Amino acid sequence: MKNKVLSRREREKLRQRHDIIKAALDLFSEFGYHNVSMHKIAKKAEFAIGTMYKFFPNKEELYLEMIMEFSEKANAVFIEALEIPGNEIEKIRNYVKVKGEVLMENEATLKLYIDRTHLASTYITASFNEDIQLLYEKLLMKLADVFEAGIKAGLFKPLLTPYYLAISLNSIISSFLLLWLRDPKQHPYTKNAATILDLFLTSIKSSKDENEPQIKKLEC
Amino acid sequence: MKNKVLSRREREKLRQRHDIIKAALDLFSEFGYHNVSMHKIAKKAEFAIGTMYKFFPNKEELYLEMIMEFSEKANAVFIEALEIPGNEIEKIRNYVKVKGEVLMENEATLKLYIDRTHLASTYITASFNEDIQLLYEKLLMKLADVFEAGIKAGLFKPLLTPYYLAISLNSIISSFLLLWLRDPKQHPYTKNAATILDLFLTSIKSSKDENEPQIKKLEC
Amino acid sequence: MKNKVLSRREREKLRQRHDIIKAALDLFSEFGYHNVSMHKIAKKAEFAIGTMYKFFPNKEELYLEMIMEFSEKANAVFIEALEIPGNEIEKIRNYVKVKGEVLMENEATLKLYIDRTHLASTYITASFNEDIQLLYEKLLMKLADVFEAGIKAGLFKPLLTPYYLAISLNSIISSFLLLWLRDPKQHPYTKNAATILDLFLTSIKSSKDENEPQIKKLEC
Amino acid sequence: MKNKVLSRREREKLRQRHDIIKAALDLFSEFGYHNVSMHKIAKKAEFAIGTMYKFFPNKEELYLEMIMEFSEKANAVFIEALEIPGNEIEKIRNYVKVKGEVLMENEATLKLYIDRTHLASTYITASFNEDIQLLYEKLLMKLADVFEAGIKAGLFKPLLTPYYLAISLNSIISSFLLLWLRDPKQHPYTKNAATILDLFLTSIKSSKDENEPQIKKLEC
DNA sequence: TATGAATGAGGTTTCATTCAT
DNA sequence: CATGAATGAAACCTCATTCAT
Repeated sequence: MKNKVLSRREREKLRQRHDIIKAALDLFSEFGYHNVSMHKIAKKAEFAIGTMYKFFPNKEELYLEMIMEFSEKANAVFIEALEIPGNEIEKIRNYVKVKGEVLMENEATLKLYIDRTHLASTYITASFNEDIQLLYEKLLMKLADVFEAGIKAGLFKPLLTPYYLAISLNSIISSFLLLWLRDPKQHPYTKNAATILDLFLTSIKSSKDENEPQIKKLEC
Repeated sequence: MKNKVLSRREREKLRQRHDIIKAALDLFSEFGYHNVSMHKIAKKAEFAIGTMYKFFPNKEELYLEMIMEFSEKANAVFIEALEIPGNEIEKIRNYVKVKGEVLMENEATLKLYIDRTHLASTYITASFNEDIQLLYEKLLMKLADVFEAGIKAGLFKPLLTPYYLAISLNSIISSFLLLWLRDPKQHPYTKNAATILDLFLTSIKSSKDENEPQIKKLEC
Repeated sequence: MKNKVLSRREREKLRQRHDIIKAALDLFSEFGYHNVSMHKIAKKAEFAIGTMYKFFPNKEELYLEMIMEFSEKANAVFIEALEIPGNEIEKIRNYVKVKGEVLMENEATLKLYIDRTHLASTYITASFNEDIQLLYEKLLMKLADVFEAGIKAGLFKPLLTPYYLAISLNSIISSFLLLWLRDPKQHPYTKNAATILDLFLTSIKSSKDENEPQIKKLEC
Repeated sequence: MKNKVLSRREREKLRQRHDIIKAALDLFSEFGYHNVSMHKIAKKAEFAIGTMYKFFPNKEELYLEMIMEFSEKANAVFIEALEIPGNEIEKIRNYVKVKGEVLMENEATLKLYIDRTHLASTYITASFNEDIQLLYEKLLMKLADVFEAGIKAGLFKPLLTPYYLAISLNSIISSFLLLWLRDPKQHPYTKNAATILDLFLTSIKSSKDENEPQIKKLEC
């Protein structure tokens, strides 16, 4: 019974923790690390400032854990997207689709995600950057594995190391997500991603699939 | 003679201004805008704090002018790289080569360049972001022009709009420059860039060039 | 009970606010607005600098509220002094007496009061000067009302508009308060004020009171 | 001949010195001591900043000398006004008239004059305040002398010490000059001064002049 | 335990003054 | 001599963090 009480408390605590992280995410992604004070986060999360420090030892740690939390969650989803049954082409297609879905769902997350991916964020201690880098690396590895499997299966030509293929794909995805973020109407990610993916896959597809559906001509 | 005196003063002033910008570039790129105080820049540039404000009205303006200065310089060089005589394939090859040369030459510049390119920096007023964005857009347009010319000349297949081709190429270049920055030995840009460029060009090259030199197999 | 707790906090807060204003009053009146730093006020009030800004958003506002607080308080007392039962001569006598009592009680207040009265202080935004001017004007009006009533009652001769009588009386009071401030022994306000008031009243008293007690000859 | 050259130089220097003081007067009276930088004065006077310090050792001294210069000039004029031939009543009348003429001529001077008269200017070292006070005292003495002579001549009743009469007269003049400064149309100094002076003089005039022109009734 | 008042280091910026040219 | 570039002390204010209640 005591266990249950504790469990409820713990759940409550976790919920509060999450509320803080949510508030921090919104504010940090909109204004940047240094333009958001702990007081503002506290206000948005509807906690007293002292309470914030019960959950996180300092601002940097809050930022770190916020990044980590959503990175881990997103990573899990992206990796999952690569594990659907089917061949490697289908996996890659799904990955690109899911990545767009998840990140377009929440612009705040997207901004932070791209920031995190491309830039050694200069706000924060190097050691943290390693952690975050490691997490991203894990995803890259998984993606590289899929490319490698595709190559082994004869689906893709070994034009590039699998790792570089992963890097390239991700960088292109990020660019087009950024374009979408700046002007969603003029640069619809879903449609563009399909086209670019087709191009990307075509360019590395091995010739035995030559009878695959041709790349659609662009309309705009 | 008086002209000469004035000219010397002006040159001296320009040199000092450049010294400040250089110090700012190094520090900002290493620690980020908000982790660098004007005092630190002053110390690094070996000026008194008051002198800083003779050259730049405030910190934001210093940052802005620093970004602008190197962006304009880099942009000019990159655009020039696209204007060498030769066909579009040669132009693109030269662009990728020059971009690497210029940016690898100065890591600080590289970090800031990628930051600037990918991210609407939250430090700075929106109006400034527009200026900087415009500058980048100009480069993209120029690059897109080359792709378009290439398509018209029958060198490239119209798989993607020229603008999207430009975006894609740039995003891949940035990614591989970042890789190089993190571990220059394991990810030599010059070599990788050549490979990736080959892949990129091959994938969009029109079939009449099919007898072009085959893509070299990767060694690692 | 909860009400009581809140009330205590509020009272504490008000006391602190007053302590700050008291420190500011002493320092501003002695050294002038620009020769007193927020740090000095903080030190004198025995608060940390940050605490100052919890109570007042900035230095100007602290100055403004300080002026306003004591102006309102003093004004209320002065107006009250004009509302004692009795005829207009008695009211004026009381006003001069009370004004001296209140202002001599605190030299700091006196300095600032005279400054405020005579001088559009160049430190502070025009809009504030208007507020402070309005407050002073209110007192002048009240004083003028008393003169007017005295004229209607046949006590005073309508030699000057009531408003100008008010101005004149106040300016003389200020002058003699200043004299007292510079050398209290040589220029005792209480005694001088009585004499001057007699002179002032005599000169405007209507003739039907001619049998009033003669003005005492000066002794010094 | 050399004497002549020097003399011209000296005259030139004096003119420049005066130009600086003029610029300082305009700026200080409009914005206040601490809101005017040496650079601004230098710009207005069209001198280099270094040149300013050839004329005045520091900002405070410049302020001091500025006050002194115009105080001495004004004082001389006011004292002169008291030395016209005629009886004491005529002298006082002339004094009030001239004071208005001189000070209304230049609002900047007026502001500074009243500031200086009423307030121990808190900007500046005490020793300076003494100097300036002494100068003012000299004028007061002269004015008191006139009152004393008037009393001795049987023109005025010895209701107040001559010194206090001087103080009172000056304070009233200042008040009405201030009123004029705030709203010249509603409070025309020349007209008001005449009325008030009449009142003032009547109240202290000895009875043997009872057949003097009656005080004009106020119109407004 | 949660609170939020209090803290003070440290940031940006101004400006009186100096001194090499 | 006049100049004005350079100086740096010191001002105002913010905000991460602590701790008594």
